[in-house]
Amino acid sequence: MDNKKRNFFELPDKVLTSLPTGAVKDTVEHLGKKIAHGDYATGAILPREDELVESLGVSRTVVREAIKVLCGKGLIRTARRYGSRVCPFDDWNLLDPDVIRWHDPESPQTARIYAEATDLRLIFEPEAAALAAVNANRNQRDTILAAARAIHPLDGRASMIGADYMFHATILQASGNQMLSQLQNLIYAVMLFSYATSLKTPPEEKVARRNHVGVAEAIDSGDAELARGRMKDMLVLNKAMADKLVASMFQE
Amino acid sequence: MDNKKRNFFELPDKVLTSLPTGAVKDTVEHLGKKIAHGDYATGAILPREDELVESLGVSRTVVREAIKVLCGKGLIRTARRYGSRVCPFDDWNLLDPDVIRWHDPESPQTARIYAEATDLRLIFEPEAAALAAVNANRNQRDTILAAARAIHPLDGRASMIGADYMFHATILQASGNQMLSQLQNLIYAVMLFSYATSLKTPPEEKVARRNHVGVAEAIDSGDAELARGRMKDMLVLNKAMADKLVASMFQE
DNA sequence: GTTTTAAATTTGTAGGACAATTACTGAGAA
DNA sequence: TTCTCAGTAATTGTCCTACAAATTTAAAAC
Repeated sequence: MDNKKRNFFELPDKVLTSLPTGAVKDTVEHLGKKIAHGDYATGAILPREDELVESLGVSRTVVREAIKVLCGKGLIRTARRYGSRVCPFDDWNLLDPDVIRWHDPESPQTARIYAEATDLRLIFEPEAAALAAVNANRNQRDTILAAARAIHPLDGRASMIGADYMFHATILQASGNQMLSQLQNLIYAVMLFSYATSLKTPPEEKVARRNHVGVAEAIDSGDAELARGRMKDMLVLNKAMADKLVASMFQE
Repeated sequence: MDNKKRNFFELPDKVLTSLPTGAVKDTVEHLGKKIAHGDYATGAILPREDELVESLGVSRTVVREAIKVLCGKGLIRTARRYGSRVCPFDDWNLLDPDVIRWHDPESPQTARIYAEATDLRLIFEPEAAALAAVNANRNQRDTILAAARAIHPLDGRASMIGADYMFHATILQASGNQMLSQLQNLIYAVMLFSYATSLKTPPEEKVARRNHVGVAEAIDSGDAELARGRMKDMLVLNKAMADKLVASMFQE
C-alpha cells in the first residue's frame, strides 16, 4: 500500500502523444526533440526525406507521416522543391503537450520559456485555486491535501516533485474548467525543468511544504479568497526563486 | 488606403495549420471538423481507411497522414485490427489552434467551451493588459488604440469583430509573454462564436467601444493598474452577456 | 543585361504488397 | 451451458515503386 501510494505521487514519466507506439511515433519524438532543442535554426532546412530515410532507417512513408504531425504542431512547414524548414518560434504551438515536453530541460535556452511559464502560472493558478475551493469534489479535496502533505524532502527529489505536480494538476482539474485544466502540461514542463536543475538549488522544502498545505486547507475549507491569496503568495515566492535561478544560468 | 486599413481589421478568415494546401490538409480539416462537431461520439470508431479512401476520393497515403495529424492533436487514437476511435474529450488538445477553430460555432455544445473560454479570458486578459501597459512598443500601442477606435457598428459586424480581435490579440502580443500570446487562438474562437450568434443579440456597441478605448488609453499611458482594472471591468460585463446568451441557447 | 525557356530537384499523391497485432469465431472440454 | 484455447480474419503499420506537381536553378535566346 505504501508502495502504491508512492507510485501515485511520482512524476508521470511520459505525457505521450496519442500516436501508437511504433516507428512513426519514434520518428516524431526524435525530430521533434531535435527541433525543440534548437539543432536546426529557425528557417533552416531539415534533411531531405530520403536522407532521413537513410539516417533513421525507416521508410519514406514513416518519415512523411512524422513530418506531417510536426507540421500540425507548427514546428515546420514544407514546400515542394524546397524541403521542410523550421518555422519561426512564434508559430510553434507552445501549449501543445508534446512541444512543451520536447524542450530540453538542460538547455539555458529553455530558461526563457521556463520564466514565461512561471509568469503565466502566477496569473492563472491563484484563480484556479479559488475555483477549486468552490467546485472540487470530496475526492479531489482529499487528493490535494494528501499531495500537499506528501511534499517533504525525505522521499527524495523525484517523488517530492511528483507530489508537487499532482497537487497543482489536481487543483486545475478541480477548477471545473477544461481549458484551464489543460494548462497542467505547462506545469509539467516547469516541473521537468525544475527537476533537472533542482540539484543546484538550495532546498527550501520545509517552507514549500507549509505553503502547499496552507493552500490545500484553504481549498478544503471552501474559502475561495483565502485559497487564491495563499496560492498567489506561494507562487510569488516561487517566481523569485525561479528568477534567481534563471539569472544564475545566464550568468555562467 | 482606406481599403487597406479596413482589411487590416478584418477577422482573419483562417488561422491555418502549417500544412501545405493540398489533399492532406483538406482531409485533416474535413475529419477534424466532423470529430469536433460531434459527428462521431467519444469512443466511436471512424470509418476504416479504405472506406475513407473511397468516400473522400483520396489515396490511402493521404488518409493515413491526415489521421496521424489528428492523433497528434489528441482527437483520435488508432490500433491495429481495431480502427481509429475518438478520444475522450479530456484528451483533446483544446488549446490547439486548429482544434479550437474546428468547433462548430452554431452548435449549442460549443456554448460550454465558449463559456469556459470566457472565464479563462477573465483570468488572464487583465494581467496581459497590465503587462502590455509596461512592455508594449510604440507600434503596438498605436495598433491597440486604432483597433479600439475602429470598433463601431457602422462598418457592420464583420469588421467590428475584426477590430475587436486585433485589439485583444495585440494586447496579448504586447505582453511580451509568448505563451500568453498564443492564447489569442482562444479569443479567436470566442470571436467566431460571437460572430455566429451576434445576429441574435441586441447591439451594445457604444458601450463596448467606450470600454475598449478606455483600456487602450490606459495601456498607452503606461498605467498598468488602470489597464488591468478597466480590462477586468470590461470582461466582467462581457461575461455577463455571454452567460445570458448561453443560458438562452440552452433554454430553447 | 533581361527575359524566356528548359531542366533538375524535392515534396505530394497514388497504389500494391506484406507484416504485425488483436478482435472475433468456433470447436472442444469441463 | 459455460469456459478455454487455438485458429482465422480483419485492420492498421511499414515498405516499396512510380509518377505528378511545383519551384528553384541553370541555360539559352534576345
